[in-house]
Amino acid sequence: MVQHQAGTSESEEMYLITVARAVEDGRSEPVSMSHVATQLDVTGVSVNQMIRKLDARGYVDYEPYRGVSLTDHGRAVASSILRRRRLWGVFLSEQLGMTPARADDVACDLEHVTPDEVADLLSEFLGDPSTGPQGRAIPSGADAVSVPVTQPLSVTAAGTRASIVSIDLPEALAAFVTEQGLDPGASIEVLGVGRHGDRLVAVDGACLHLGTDIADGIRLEAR
Amino acid sequence: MVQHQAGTSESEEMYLITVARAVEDGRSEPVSMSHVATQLDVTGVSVNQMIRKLDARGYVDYEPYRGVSLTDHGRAVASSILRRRRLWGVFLSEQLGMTPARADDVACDLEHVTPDEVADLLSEFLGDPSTGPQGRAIPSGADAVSVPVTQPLSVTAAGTRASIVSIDLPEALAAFVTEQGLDPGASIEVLGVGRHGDRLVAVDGACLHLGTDIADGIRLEAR
DNA sequence: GACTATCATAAGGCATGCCTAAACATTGAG
DNA sequence: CTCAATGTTTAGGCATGCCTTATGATAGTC
Repeated sequence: MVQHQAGTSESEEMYLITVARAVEDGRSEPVSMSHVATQLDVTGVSVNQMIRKLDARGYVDYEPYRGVSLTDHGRAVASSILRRRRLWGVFLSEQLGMTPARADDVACDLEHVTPDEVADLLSEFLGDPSTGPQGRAIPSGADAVSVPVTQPLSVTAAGTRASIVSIDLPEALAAFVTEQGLDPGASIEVLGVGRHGDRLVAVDGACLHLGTDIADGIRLEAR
Repeated sequence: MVQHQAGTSESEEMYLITVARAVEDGRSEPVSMSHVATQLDVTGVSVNQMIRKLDARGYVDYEPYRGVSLTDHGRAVASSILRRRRLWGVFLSEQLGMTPARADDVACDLEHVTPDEVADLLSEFLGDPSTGPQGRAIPSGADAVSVPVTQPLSVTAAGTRASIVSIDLPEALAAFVTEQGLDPGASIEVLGVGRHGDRLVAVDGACLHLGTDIADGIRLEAR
């Protein structure tokens, strides 16, 4: 299978929208892992693996024994996917005459291979509907798209050039990091990835070696 | 990723339509492996692996050093996929206003997750167009669907005489089955049906007793 | 007929995404 | 506070689909 668009696989997307829909349905956040497992018909272990991955990538916050909630970033991605699903749902049911339930089934596959560009055209074609065939709201294109992609330094590949978005570290570490010239807004380049997940980065001319604990607390936005 | 519909994965479908398109484009059959490799941007080794798998399943005929050609079965599957692609192409370009080339790109993803049911409704919605946005013919639903009727051995009645169309089994089982003379194309007769759904079959003179697991993976075409 | 370029195949690897089994941690009910 | 139910993790496995490396087979040219 081929990656969709620089980020989320079909499976990952399914996990994200499962959490988003649980919240839509009024479940309290964080959403329990077992609920996700039930919805996706996979085991708890699988959910755990995937959610931890999504947490590392900044799409969700995972609190062991409590559950998952979406980050702003994850919410934006989920909205974007649900928008595509519901737009297809409207098209399939209203224009092609399928039942809402069947339309939703098919839309669930189409959503993962629909670029935003197509979603926008489709929305216009359908007269910018505000609800899907089953009554759920269709997120607007603006909501869905407008969140910059960020990721913790700890998951970046060597060669990445990015800007620091935020630094979230305990006092002692934060002070050190600040002193080294790492501040929100600063530009960095990831020179290398060590065997323990440690990162060698370049910051305005200087070179720093950061352990995983620090790398975890620094979020980047691609440039 | 989940299987599409009782048979072909997205990758397999891409290989099939690559062969079908090569023939459409006037290449002589069998189509060379290197051409497929070029089109799909994969290595020759990968093509070899996949084509041999498709051969074993009865979708293509593979002649070493000569190339691949589609069987009737494979051609029907390819037509069905190309039909879906081109119908989406027409929708995306004519109704949504995308360029034909871009529409084809997107359609190439949509085609793999579009049930025939949707293709039929879409065709009707579009006024049953006969050519895609780039001038290629849209196979008719009838062509595409007229895959010969096949059924798994596991549902046949005693007395049935049929040909094996495909064998889709885990490595270990497949090896056994092949060794017993069961290959796509072979003729068999179902001599008896056991109480657990097991089948007693005759294959060129010999007699075999197959459990339900194996019988499930063997598809037959009536003769 | 020998040779070279292309093709075939075997073997081993990697990533994704799922699984089971088994050991362990936490929570909340009583 | 104890304990059962639930959740977490680690470890090992499997299938798909792709890769590289390396060896063997073939075809068509000279």
